[in-house]
Amino acid sequence: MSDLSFRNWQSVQDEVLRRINSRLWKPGDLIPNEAELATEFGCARATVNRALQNLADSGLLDRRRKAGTRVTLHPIRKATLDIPVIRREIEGKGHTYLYSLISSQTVIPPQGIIGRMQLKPDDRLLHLVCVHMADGKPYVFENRWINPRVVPEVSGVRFIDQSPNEWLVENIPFSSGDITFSALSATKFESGILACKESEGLFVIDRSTWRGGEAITSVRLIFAPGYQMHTDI
Amino acid sequence: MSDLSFRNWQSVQDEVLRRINSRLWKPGDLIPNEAELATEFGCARATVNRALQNLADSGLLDRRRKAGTRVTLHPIRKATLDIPVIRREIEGKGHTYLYSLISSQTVIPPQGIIGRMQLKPDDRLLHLVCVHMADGKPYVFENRWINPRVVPEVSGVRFIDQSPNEWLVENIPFSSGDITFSALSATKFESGILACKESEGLFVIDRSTWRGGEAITSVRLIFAPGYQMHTDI
DNA sequence: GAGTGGTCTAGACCACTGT
DNA sequence: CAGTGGTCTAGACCACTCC
Repeated sequence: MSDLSFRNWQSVQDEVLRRINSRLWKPGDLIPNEAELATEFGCARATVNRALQNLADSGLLDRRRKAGTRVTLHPIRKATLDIPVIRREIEGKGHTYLYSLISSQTVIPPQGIIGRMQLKPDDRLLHLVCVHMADGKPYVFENRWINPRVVPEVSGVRFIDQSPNEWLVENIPFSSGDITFSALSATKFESGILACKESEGLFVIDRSTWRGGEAITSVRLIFAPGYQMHTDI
Repeated sequence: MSDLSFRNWQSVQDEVLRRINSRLWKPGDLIPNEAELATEFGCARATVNRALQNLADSGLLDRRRKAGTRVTLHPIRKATLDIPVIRREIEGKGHTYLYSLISSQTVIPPQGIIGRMQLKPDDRLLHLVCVHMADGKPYVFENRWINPRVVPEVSGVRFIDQSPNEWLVENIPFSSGDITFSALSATKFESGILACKESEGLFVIDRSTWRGGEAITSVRLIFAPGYQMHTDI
């Protein structure tokens, strides 16, 4: 059946993919174990392992010790999004980047932020409001909260020349975070800042980042009309 | 310096992460090569390789043969999104799923679709318009184009009981695809279908999938107000 | 208890690329 | 050309989990 042509993990992966896509191995089917495949393909078990593990990571195979490897019944496709610094995103598109700080103050945050960042009731946060512009036109509105108790370094920064987005990425490592994507209708306030019509549909990213058990920062990014986030799968 | 405690690739990765986050190794720095780290950690080079490769995949390290491994200067965080079948997404939230086909016809598609799917000028596509509902309320509007030349199986399907979304995922494997996320303002048409106010901001996903060099299908999903897409990083 | 995947090892060769 | 990461191998042991 097979010749000696499966000498590396990529070709093994391609062959397994071929068998899945051709429905030789159907969704739900148990496939041969690693040792058998290694024999069939004429390579080491570790090579087969690498290929199958990669396919399991992308959601096409389900693997469990003792139970073996099965073709995923209802595959959940995974897309990977790049989350660049806003300045680099804009410059990467060939536009001129400009940043403008609108306001900066230390205040007791609203309930929504307290909940999302799991703050103590009397925590005061640095609240920054600013706009990133591409070729002079508003690109995204950044509404950010930073916890100075967790990030004391922030007290020495003015955020005049550098946006909080960029400063945080370059200076404050984080251990985990969560992102929510949604859409909203521009209020009068947002339409003013982003130079768009009131009630226009806008793309929104809410993101919080954590270090250990404490929230570092939480931000809402509201993008100007026409913004698109793209990826390949 | 180090004891014998780095016996597996995860602990090696943790230690490397610690050195990056503590700024012992700063962005741009060249770190020791695999052989040196293996000696220091008291493990095999393959174990170090696995750890560093994983970190490079998540964008924290830059690795090049001969040039060595550096801490990424401007890390691009990557988020992984799960893209489930709509029915499962709704049922997974504990809602009752309902699907309704609005129209189905084979027509010459508009220019935008011809371009996006790189069709021949006289290709006719199956055009399906339908709505997915959660607990009886509109959840997402599916506007789909399928190329019957690439997917002849589609001719036997009525899409009365099963949505094109679900049928395609379960029956038509694809080799690649692209996704675009954006926001738009509801037109009168969309506000009618999704039972929302006209001009309300709506979350939109455009997705095309390909097999070999040919486009299988292209779809625009317009979600009802309030929809959120969430992930952890 | 036994079968499966998960991982580690020591060694080897190769592929790429900076100098 | 030489140094680095990328990968393969054969063998081993372990961890999990189904029966």
